[in-house]
Amino acid sequence: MDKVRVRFAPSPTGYLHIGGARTALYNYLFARHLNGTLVLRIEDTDHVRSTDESTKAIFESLNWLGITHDEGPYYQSERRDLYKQYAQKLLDEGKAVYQDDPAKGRAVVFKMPEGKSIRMDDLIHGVIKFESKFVGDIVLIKSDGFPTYNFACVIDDSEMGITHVIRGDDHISNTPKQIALYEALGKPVPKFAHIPLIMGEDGSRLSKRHGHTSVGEYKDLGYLPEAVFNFLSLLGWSPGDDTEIMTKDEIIKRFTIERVKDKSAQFNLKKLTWMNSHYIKHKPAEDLFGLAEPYLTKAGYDLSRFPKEKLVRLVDLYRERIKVVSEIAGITRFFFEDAVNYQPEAVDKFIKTTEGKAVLGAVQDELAKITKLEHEPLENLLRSIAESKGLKFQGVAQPLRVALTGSSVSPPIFETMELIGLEKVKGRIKEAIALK
RNA sequence: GCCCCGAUCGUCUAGUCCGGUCUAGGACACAGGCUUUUCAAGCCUGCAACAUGGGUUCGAAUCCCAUUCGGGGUACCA
Repeated sequence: MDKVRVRFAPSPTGYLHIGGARTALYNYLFARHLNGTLVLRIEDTDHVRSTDESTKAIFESLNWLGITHDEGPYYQSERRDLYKQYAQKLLDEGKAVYQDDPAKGRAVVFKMPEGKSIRMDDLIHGVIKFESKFVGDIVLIKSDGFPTYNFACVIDDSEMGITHVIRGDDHISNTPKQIALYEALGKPVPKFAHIPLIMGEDGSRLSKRHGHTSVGEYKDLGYLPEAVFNFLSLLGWSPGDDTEIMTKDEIIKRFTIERVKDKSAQFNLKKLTWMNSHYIKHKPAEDLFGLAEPYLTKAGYDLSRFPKEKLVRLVDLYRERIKVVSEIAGITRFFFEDAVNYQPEAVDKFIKTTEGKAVLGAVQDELAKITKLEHEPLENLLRSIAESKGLKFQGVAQPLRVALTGSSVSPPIFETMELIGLEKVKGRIKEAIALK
């Protein structure tokens, strides 16, 4: 079998949409699995809606996801002569005619042959038949001189030697038009695979009102590219067994177009988020810190005050507690800011009680005797305080936690103390005891 | 309206092509429990589906038809 050639052909009229990303992904997976070629083509024939900014954003998102192409990008706006040549050919052969519109001007229109049955054997849907009488004539060149989507698409796919057209379901009804064009041009017809659309969580078409719909938004929120890649690959495809967490290579290895579902899938943010938390848990500490750093900086924290080692340790402690990386900023506030942000409910419950103050007083006294925070001695110390007061360990841990972080929720208390440092720990306990 | 696609737990799906092994499996979510130094994480358990009606067949989630319900298209947008 000759090498397969596929293409991803977005129109630059907005950011890379989740649906578009999945189309790109499936083309990518198909090409890589079969050692073929992925061509990137920008379909900017709508010169009113296309923008360079969108093109750039699409490249960035593709790059972030790790979807790399082998050829291109080609721009349809730079290939107008080519489309005109082919339009002329059809005109000369009497298969197309000029059509004048008093308002818009002169266009070139392909006359759909009558009484024909057009058949396509879709790789995902099987055989689909269309009657030419329902298809209608096709505008080839608009009066602004630009080709229409259907025409440019056929010329390019043909010229670029595309063997498999993998695209969204919404193009099924374009396909008979394109097949008619291939035939009129005497060009071989590629194979088609129409993948179902991604729907919003309420079952309707994915749109802005469903929340985040662009790949860039997920990046900004702190989703990892490998999570989005993995999640998207499973939206409409499965390897056939129960495997869900897979590396890029594993997905490439197992991906076949035949296993793509012919049913539209609903986007499921909670599952993506779960998958993201999985990848966060397994990220090497240094890498995770690298991902967290921008959010920390953006929150206004002065990272230069701390040794990098300590920062890496901090982020590492929180990896099991965050589902998206952006959450790291809010949750580590106690570490970066000198003033503790005491949560009133936590203070009422654990510090303002007589028991709470007594515990903190005892901890304060004991801490005054030591010069270094080490897990084991520290644990013995706190446990003995609990014992002497007839409390469970958490009777000590919770007041202390609130005193140090302002919240009743934090990573394990010993690690938290080590992170904050002995001097600050003492200061905060003193401050907490003084709380009225 | 017309043309086209689709239909398994709330959601993503396995199973459908090659009917019996499916009293329908997994995952997310949800509920309960265990663990525990809080919250998470982790582990265990539970809840929960073959859209409906007709066929074909000894036997249908699997094949056929209809209905219903979703979705797409119907542009000199892509």
